[in-house]
Amino acid sequence: MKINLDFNNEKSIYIQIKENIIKAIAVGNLSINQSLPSVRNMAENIGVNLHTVNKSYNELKNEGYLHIDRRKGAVVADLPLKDNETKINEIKDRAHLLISEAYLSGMEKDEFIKMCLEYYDGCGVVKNDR
Amino acid sequence: MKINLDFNNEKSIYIQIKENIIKAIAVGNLSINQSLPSVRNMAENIGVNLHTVNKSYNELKNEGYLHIDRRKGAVVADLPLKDNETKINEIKDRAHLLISEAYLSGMEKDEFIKMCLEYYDGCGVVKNDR
Amino acid sequence: MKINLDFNNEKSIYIQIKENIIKAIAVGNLSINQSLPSVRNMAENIGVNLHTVNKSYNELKNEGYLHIDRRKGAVVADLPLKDNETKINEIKDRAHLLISEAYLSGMEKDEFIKMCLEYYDGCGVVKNDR
Amino acid sequence: MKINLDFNNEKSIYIQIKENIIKAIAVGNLSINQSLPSVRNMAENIGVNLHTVNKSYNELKNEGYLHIDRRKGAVVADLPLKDNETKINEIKDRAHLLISEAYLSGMEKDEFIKMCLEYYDGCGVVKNDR
DNA sequence: GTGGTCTAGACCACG
DNA sequence: GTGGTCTAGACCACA
Repeated sequence: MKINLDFNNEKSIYIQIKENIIKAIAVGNLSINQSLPSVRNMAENIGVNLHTVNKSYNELKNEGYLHIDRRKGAVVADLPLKDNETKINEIKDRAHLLISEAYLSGMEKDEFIKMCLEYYDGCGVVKNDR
Repeated sequence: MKINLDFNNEKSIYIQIKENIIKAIAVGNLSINQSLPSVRNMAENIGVNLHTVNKSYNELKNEGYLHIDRRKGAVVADLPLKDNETKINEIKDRAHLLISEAYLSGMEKDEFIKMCLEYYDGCGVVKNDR
Repeated sequence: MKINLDFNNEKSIYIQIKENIIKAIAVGNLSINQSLPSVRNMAENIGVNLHTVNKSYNELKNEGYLHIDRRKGAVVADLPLKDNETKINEIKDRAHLLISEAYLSGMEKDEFIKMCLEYYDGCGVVKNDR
Repeated sequence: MKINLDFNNEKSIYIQIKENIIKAIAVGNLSINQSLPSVRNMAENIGVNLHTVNKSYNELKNEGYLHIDRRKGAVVADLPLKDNETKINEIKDRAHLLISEAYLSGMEKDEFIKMCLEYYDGCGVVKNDR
């Protein structure tokens, strides 16, 4: 479980942790029901406060990506997420904005779509055999 | 120039204004060299503090979407933006995260691509004939 | 004696066990003086630590739902409980909160009362003929 | 905005604050769009840490009872809550348990229903004319 | 040893 | 002045 943090980034640390974990789940580096490191453990490894990691885990739990199993700590939840109409709407909004910016930055449609296909094809491919 | 604001949204107001303007430029509701409303005017119309609008315009200027014309105030800059390697990288990062979330939310690849194509095709089509 | 557990629930496991037992007594699935499974037995059956079940039984004993019979182990106590003014007050408090939430969730009074009547009518009806 | 806290209660403080606020909204002591005291203000008044109040507000926000309006701070949300199927199910579960306990405590059905009716009739009656 | 709670103090972004 | 973030250290409930 490798977390890339940039302390100079304007993004808050707990958000960066969340995003790392979401990507790791999507790509398959973290598989369903796999335990994540304990908050203390991860906090020590990446050099941040325990509460910061805790906040990340908590939000991921609220958003349905993780469960807190009282025996195993934080584990990856069953996916795909359910009851996600609002989530889909949020994704559409973000896509709209993202594409507006890409267009205005001179990124061609084909180039954008190609990028998306690559990211999509990268999802779920890692065989995790720990 | 219609701005949709949600004061209950966790997004800050100046960000919402920025995003509205970026989308409007992309779709063609605001065209190159067109003047935006004055800070004071826009602030009054949408019911926010003058400094808030000012902050939006400023950041848009710094990001190359607007520039300040002494006679016409804030105007839409020439586009597409140049020298934007960092911008493209930022877009890729955001696309990566967005697609991870879409995948984990059960959105199919085809559906996602279809949505992207629609947004892309919506860019630049409005004939602004003020 | 069927126990429904959800290890992902934020409710602690021993609380879930307690609540299962209380409901079973109320509905009549467990009748007065009936023995419960031994701590060891129940722990094995439901896949939790022995101390966890022990804690549940202990609290149920302290609250008057169970008592310990040297020959039969934990047995369901005589009911209804007496000397329970504080218990009644606790129930009123919880009802107050519950109804506040139901009201704010748009649940109509009639609907709520109907639900209560059904649960009440379900109490004590099971003929336990083990 | 009066908050009753019991520091000796096993209930955590932030939960007690939440419950006080929910009851106040239901009864009408807090009306829709009314601002709540700032976290610092309330924290000082009731003698707890700022973060404790913050946690209460945050959870109430996540559960839909409050919005954070960036101009007015925390305000009471439009009610009743929407998308609340899971909420209703949770309420039913809690009602089931509560009624089991009431039954086993010797509370008669009529008495319980009468109590519920009183609480329900108390909802929404306070005219807040600040 | 796990996450959850509470306190405390500091800084920041926002409006 | 508002809430949001981060750090830090302590205690507790749970399993």
